Amino acid sequence: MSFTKLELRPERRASRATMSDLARVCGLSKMTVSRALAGRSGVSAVTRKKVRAAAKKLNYELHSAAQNLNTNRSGFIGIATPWEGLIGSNYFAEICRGFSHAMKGTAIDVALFDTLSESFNDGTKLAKLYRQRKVDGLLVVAPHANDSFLKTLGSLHVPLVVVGESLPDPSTCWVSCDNSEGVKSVCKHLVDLGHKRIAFVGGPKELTSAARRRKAFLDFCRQHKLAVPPHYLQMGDYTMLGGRTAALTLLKSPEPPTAIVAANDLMAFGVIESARELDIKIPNDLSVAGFDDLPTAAERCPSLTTVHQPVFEMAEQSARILLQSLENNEIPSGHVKMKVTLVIRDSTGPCPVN
Amino acid sequence: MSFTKLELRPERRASRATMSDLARVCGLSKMTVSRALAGRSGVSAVTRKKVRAAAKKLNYELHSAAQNLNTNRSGFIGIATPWEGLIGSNYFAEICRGFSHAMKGTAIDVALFDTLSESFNDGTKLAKLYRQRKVDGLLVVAPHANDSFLKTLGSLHVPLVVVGESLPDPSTCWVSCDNSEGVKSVCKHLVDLGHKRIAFVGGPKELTSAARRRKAFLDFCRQHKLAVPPHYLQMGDYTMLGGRTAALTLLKSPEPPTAIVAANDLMAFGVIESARELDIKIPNDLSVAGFDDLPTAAERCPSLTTVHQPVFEMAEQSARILLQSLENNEIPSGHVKMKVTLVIRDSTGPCPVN
DNA sequence: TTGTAGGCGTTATCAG
DNA sequence: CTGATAACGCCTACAA
Repeated sequence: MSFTKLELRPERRASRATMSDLARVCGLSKMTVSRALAGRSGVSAVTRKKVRAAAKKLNYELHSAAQNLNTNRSGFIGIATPWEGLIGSNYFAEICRGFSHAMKGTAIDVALFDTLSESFNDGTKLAKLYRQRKVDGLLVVAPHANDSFLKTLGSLHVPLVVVGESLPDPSTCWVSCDNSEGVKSVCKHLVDLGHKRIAFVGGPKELTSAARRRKAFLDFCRQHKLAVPPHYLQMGDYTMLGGRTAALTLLKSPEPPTAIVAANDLMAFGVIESARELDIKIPNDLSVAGFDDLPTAAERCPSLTTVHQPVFEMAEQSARILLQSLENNEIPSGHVKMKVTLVIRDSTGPCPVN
Repeated sequence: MSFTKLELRPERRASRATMSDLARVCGLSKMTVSRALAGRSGVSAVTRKKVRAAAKKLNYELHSAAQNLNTNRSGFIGIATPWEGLIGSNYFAEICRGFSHAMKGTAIDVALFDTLSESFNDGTKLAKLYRQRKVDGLLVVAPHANDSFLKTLGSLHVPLVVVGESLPDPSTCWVSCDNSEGVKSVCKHLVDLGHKRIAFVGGPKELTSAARRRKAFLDFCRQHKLAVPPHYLQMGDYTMLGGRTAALTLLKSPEPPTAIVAANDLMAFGVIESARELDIKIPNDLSVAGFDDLPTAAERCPSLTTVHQPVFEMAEQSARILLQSLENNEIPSGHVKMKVTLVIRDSTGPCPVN
């Protein structure tokens, strides 16, 4: 129930051609014009051509609000995400690309919402957007674990897909990658290289994916009987600086690790920076691995061993699910977990013998 | 004249409460309900309270399409930008933040469009969005110099602000930073440090800002009688890899520069990487400067001397201009050029004497 | 302070 | 294949 706070002087009568104008000019009824322009069947080729020509001549454009009122659709799908931390990221970019790639040819556009904006606090904003018909459906990207709206997602009856990790509300539809498997495959790789002292730089608590990756690391170590002294479990914030700080602590500790796994690539870059500062050679003295496979991971020097996450495909998949729910007027449900792949590059190597 | 290609089964009757329902429940007319909810004057406190309570109880939400049809506004402002290269960037993130900061309290939401998508080719998409009333106004961010739609912007009669450099169409409203002054201040700084052999790594041709920065560099050199051998003018693509490649060429050339100015920070980072590979010390052997002042520019090691560009403020300013045009039903015009500031950090130092 | 009538521009329905 | 009529849900204008 939020209404316009800013009063904009309404420009009530648009000075544009309407369908009635077209109809008059063509000597047809509005209905025939509508059908012709929408490309429906049941209009003679001649009529259609006439209408199209007139539309071009009058510079006619459909008034979407009028159409929306009738069809009860807005033509927008919303992408909601915590702007802080995400909106400038490669992850977000890939989401947009994948999403709009799947939307190509649908006349559906993208609206953008910040889950961290105040209006999201009450957890009803998503439903409101939908009930107001500002959007026909929603993609929620990488929500924070403590976002209050998550718990109520299932009860909103909104066409909605979450990209990220599993959620408190089991009926919610979500698409994720296998974070757990990803971390374990890196660890396995390091163990195969002979490493026994492996440290982990985790991501921010509020991100569900970060929690999952951290848990996977601990599970792996327990399973493989690797000791994890408390300081081998650093907390980062998914930024380079965070990785650098964490690594500094690790590398200066009495028993430094021979390998560091960062919960994302950005932090892995930070780890590499701090190794440089301390004149520790990678991968000779220290192995470093990340998670995400950013475009720069391959370009850096040394190139980064990491886990590739198919973000583009995840977004595409989400879009398809959303589209299908719209077509069938149903609320999507179920999980999709996409495969990740370990990409071995130059930042990891055999455990140094010392 | 593009119409829905994908046919979505319309769900014509929304099963939601309408204003009439509210009116009936309250024993009032639709008008009174409308007034009460919109917060207009001329409604008794009791009535208003009653209406609000009923709205909450019925879970009522305004149908935006109906409202839009009346007011002839969509409630969306579009941000159009080349997704490739921009959407994952810090620049874009700052634009969004600044923009939505200025929009706070206005009930206006953001729609996102890709200027590189095929539909933009014909140069009429912007106008179409507006004429269809999908958006009330547009922010065009960092358009490509060769974008065909730029030439026609002035004639579109669309509330539109461009963030970027000057444009072919002089009547267009645009907001930029003083790219020229920025580059010159870096160069001045380097000259003051004794540098005479300064090279430049330029940005991609298609970006108007890149062209402006490059020109400023050349102007400065001419003015200060600095020699610019052809290879001192490298072409980059605003990525780290581009900077690295360009720097490799420069540093391995017979007469390498003592200072390198990159047209953006990302490329400056690449320059630093390649210096590292060649074991060239910064700033002792080589000074490096960038442009943008990315958050990481301060955190890196060495921290980067660069030009701070007030992107957030530019976006805020654009938003204000756009808002005002909407309020006054007019097309914005004029330029705003924001100040930039040189930020001196550790990557630049005195010219080595050799 | 509240109500009535009518229209915004499009599409569904049903008839011709 | 085409047309008349009636929505869609809200808001403006004017009247009470």
